[in-house]
Order: sequence, then structure tokens, then C-alpha cells
Amino acid sequence: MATRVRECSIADALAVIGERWSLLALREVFFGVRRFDQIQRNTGASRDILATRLRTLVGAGVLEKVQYEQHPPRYEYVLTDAGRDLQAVLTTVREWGERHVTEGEPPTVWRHSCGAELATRTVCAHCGEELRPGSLELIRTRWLEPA
Amino acid sequence: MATRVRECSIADALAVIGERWSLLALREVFFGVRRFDQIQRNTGASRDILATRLRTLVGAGVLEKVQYEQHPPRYEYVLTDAGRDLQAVLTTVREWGERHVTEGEPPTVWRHSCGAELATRTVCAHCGEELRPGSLELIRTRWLEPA
DNA sequence: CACCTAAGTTGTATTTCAAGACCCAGTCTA
DNA sequence: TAGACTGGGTCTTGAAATACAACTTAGGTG
Repeated sequence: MATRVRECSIADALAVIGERWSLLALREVFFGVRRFDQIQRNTGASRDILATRLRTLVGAGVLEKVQYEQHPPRYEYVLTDAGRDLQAVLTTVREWGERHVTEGEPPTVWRHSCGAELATRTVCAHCGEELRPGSLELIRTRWLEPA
Repeated sequence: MATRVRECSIADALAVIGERWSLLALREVFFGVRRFDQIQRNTGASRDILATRLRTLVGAGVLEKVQYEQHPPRYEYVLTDAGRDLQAVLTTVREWGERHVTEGEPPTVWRHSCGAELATRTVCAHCGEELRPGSLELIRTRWLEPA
């Protein structure tokens, strides 16, 4: 039987951000930590793997490597527009982890610009209602022959 | 210098859903595909790895293995409450992929129960405003000594 | 009887990852 | 001016994870 794999933007996204350490490195950049050594220490990734991940993220246009010092040349990693758009992903992952995995108090707490301690909802852009189990219906899907 | 790793629910969540193939298997369950062979075909994961991932997800309380036939005994994977709560994660990942990775038409299209073709926003539960770059401020974070 | 399905498991080859040492260019400190 | 330090990596080596195909189990079908 011919195997066909579902073509899907989730798989496309995970090809960029789905490898081990990628999202944790991006988390650090969202935290304002932009330098290799600090990202390495705060995530616990090994240096060579982190270097590889950062290269991939730069290549995919999620991060940019910006020189912040001439002598000696030093670089930091800053978010592109595509990178900033990952905020929703990091937030939903974090809230799911807080609710279903982390035990005890949430290890990180955020404030939204409205002043409230952050909690989010993912809503339909059209009607504004929160997404619920069973509220989505698949209209169509594409398939790929594997290589 | 003592290395300290940031304690964080993103890392906790990724320990459960962050390995290769886990989110794609869950995507299939959200698609209504609940059986081993079909999940394997639709994701392209190898059978042994998929079996391992499904065990992990069942162990973490994200999926449940339910017998749907006595003779011969056959099982399918269904979402628990924690699993259903991953809808927001899968949706934000998919939309990010559509916007920044997938080229051409989105490979999957969904309809929300309100009738509209699905597009979502992640909003502050308190004020209802959409999350924006720079609208979050870190209040506090915990750290861990690595093992 | 031969073949099929579902849901895995097993064996082996390949790839990736982890940990730590090492490197390089420039800077600071005594 | 030697020695240590900093930032941002690369290299080596061994351990672990992954891929692929074949096999198993338990029963069903023609």
C-alpha cells in the first residue's frame, strides 16, 4: 500500500522550532537574554547543539544575528517579525505545562500591559469565542508521497 | 560559576509533548485518527518510535488507550481532558507555520462552530486584548541547579 | 490453506546528542 | 608583558535515540 503522509503546517512549523532546545532558546530571547553564553547556561543545552539550533533559527528567519560590539566582534540574537509571532506559541505551551505538568506554583509569572497577571485564551478571530474541544471541523487536508 | 537552569513550564510541557513525532501523533488524534497503523501512516513516524511516544503520552495522561474490540483485542487512543487542552497549542503552532513556513495554500483548513473559516487570536483573559510583542513583563522566575 | 489486519516488538545500522576540552581574538589586571 | 578572563564558538569521543525492515501475536477472510 502506498503510504501517504499528511501535509500540514504543524509539521512545517516543527521542522523549524520542533527540535530539542529550539523553543527553550527562543524562550530565553523572549526573556531578553540574547547572548550565546547566557542562553546556553539558562537552557542547559550543550554548546555545540545550541550553536546548531541558533544557526537553524537564523536560517529560517526566526532570529537575526546582530553585532553589538566591534572590538572584539560580538553578536547577539534578536527576534525577527516571524520570531515575535511565536509569542502565542510559547504562551499556549507554557499555560498548558502549568496546568497539566508543572507541580506547585508556576515557575514564571508574567504581567500583561493591562496590568493583570497574564492568563490567555485562544479565541476565534471571527466570533471571539474561546476554542473548545469539538468546536472545529476539518474542511480539507492535503497529502504527500514520502520521499 | 555555578550553572543554573531556568525552571519553566515550557520546559515541563516539552518534556511531555516536545519529542519528535509526539505533536504529530496528537494532531492525528485531533483529526479523529485514533488507531496505531493510521497514525503511523499519516505521520510517517517509524512504528517503534511511535509506540514509545504513545506510551509516554498515555503515561503523562494526555492520551488514553481504550479497547474498541474484544476479539481480537484492539485498542485506540483517545484524548483525555489534558489532551483536549492541547488544542490551543496545536492551533497556534499551525497558524505560525502557515504564516511563516508553509509556502502556498494552507494544507489544512478548519471551520469554527460559528461557521467561519478558522483563524484565531491569543488574547489576555482579563482585558481581551490580543497579545502583542512587548505587551508582557516578567514578574518573577525560578531557577534550578542542574542534576 | 494461504493471506490479511491491527498493534505492536526485535535486531541492526545510522544519526544525533551530550560533555567537556580546546580555540581564537581581544581585553583587563598586576 | 605575562596571565587570566570573556564571548562565541568548534572538535572529539562515547552514549543514546532514531530509522528501517522483518518478525510476532491473535484472530479473521476467501
